[in-house]
Amino acid sequence: MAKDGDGLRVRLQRAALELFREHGYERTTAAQIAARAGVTERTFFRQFPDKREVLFDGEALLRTALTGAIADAPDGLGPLDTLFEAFRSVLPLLEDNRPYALPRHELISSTPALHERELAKTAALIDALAAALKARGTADLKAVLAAQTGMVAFVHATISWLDDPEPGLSECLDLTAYELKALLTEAGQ
Amino acid sequence: MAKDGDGLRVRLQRAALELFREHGYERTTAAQIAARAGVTERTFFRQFPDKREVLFDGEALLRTALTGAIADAPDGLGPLDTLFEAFRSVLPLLEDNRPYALPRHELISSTPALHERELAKTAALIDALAAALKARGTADLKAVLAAQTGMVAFVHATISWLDDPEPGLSECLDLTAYELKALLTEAGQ
DNA sequence: GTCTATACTGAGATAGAC
DNA sequence: GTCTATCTCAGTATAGAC
Repeated sequence: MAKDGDGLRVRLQRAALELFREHGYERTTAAQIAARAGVTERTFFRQFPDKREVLFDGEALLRTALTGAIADAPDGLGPLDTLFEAFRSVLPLLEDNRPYALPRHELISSTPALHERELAKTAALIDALAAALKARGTADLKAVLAAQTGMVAFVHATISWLDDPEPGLSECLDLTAYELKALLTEAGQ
Repeated sequence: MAKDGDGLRVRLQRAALELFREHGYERTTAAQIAARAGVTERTFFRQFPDKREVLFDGEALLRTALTGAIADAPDGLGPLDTLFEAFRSVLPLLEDNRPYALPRHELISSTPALHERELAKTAALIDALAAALKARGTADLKAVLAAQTGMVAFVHATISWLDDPEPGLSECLDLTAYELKALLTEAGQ
């Protein structure tokens, strides 16, 4: 009955974001999302394993871009420098996406169930970054700590920029990186 | 029909951990947990808002201990030093708890739904630590980054020690803190 | 404590692409 | 014909309302 299967996932994502913002996440049923996209509830659950997942399709793209950038980074860079190179390479992508990312972020921040899922996605991304660093020869412990620490900075910078885009995303990342470094050098162990 | 309401939460926690390990989290129903603890399903959901929460009662205790230790830390310490003081103050508590924490950790690690909830609890704890640092006069950005970075080290050290307790928890924390510092100084941005 | 809504799952029928 | 995607229908479990 429905259109094709290709744009279906995107239609479901947009319908979901609209409805969640109109009526709230919990007051929106999967059947309502499916109906707005022109399919049945069962089809929704074949596209997405659960209701939360409909808002987190973009993570795979970001992961691919970041791990690719890490693999392609020049030799001789330390793990944190490698990471920040990768982060910078995806900034244009994020900047273009702001009109969608901002309402999405507001919704997620104010919905515990979605916030929880976002933390899980970030953790999975950290694992992928650590693996990409290890593939470059970084030692295990160092790779994991670098991925976690770098991601802290990247996420914080992105949120700052979503709240107030005026400084620019690149500058937000610089500032956060600077503060992070100052934290561990000034007040050292 | 069951005993009183005081030991009830603990009985439900133990019953849940047992059943989850016997049959898996998803194949265990709330009714089964309640039955093993001698109460009805309805009583289970009055004690815990959802099925996952039954395994995360300890977080409140840890948060209280850590925020208290931060508030009581001597003046003049930097934010990261303050945090590590607080972490060290709760190590004996964790060490005593290892017989319960180890099977619990194994279960959570292998169960996505529980892993997700644990990440949310950790994030909430980080927020509390950052607030406690701010109450001591630490600037907002610095407090947040310190809480996140310190927690990375604390969690990583704890997991290392659960995997292999031989070095001792305190030494795991030292090692992780050292590696973290080395990461930002040697290869610094 | 009872009742209900809703998230999710499984199996079989159908329809279209190739 | 196979293969894949959807629909339909029936069912369980969580969680909230009453």
